[in-house]
Amino acid sequence: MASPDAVFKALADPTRREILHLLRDGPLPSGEIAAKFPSAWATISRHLAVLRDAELVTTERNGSSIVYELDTTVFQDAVEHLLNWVQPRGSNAKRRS
Amino acid sequence: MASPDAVFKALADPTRREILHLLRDGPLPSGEIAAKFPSAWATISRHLAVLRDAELVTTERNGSSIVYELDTTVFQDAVEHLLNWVQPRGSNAKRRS
DNA sequence: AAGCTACTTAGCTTATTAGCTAATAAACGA
DNA sequence: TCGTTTATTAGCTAATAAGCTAAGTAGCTT
Repeated sequence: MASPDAVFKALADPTRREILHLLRDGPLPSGEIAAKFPSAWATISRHLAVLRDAELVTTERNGSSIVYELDTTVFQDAVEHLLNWVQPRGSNAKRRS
Repeated sequence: MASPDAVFKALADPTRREILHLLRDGPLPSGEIAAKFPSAWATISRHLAVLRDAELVTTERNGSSIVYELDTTVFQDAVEHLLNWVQPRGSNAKRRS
């Protein structure tokens, strides 16, 4: 499994969060993702590699293009794990409005 | 409200996650927190400042010491916001086992 | 006020990372 | 196989951040 470190570091960058947001409508090839951002293609490609290392996306080759797909299972696991990790114990819980 | 950027950057560091974990049992003064880690007190103090900027903890002066308390409301809001932000739409949802 | 305790801020060094351009790799059509 | 499209990797620079020690601030005690 991807380390929490990798997951949260991946999420710490706004461009990478935008990429995940973009992918919620379905898988996209690297080029189409890069086209949506002002940064150079190579820069986006490396962001995608970070997301893949964190297992937030999966890749699949489709002919000459490589398709990136959101993987929310790992994502949700990481978040749930963290929620439990820091959840107050005893009488420290703050009331949520 | 704290920016998502600040929140996820704060969570990206393992030491800071450990601090949050430590605080789940209740508020602690800076010195007691620092004592639990191998790093210098000044280093922990700055980690605490990052957590405070991200509004993951609140502070309160108590005599000569400054007490840090976990604030899970902001934390949960950020996580929920992100979950919605990247949640797949349409038929892209992967089945969770 | 002088000194002590508790903590933060400043200033520095080192490591990591985002951005770029250029070079490389892999698939495909002529 | 040669060129084109699609995408990644390499190599560089600049910015960010973590670590340290030392200096500064704030409250308490006497």
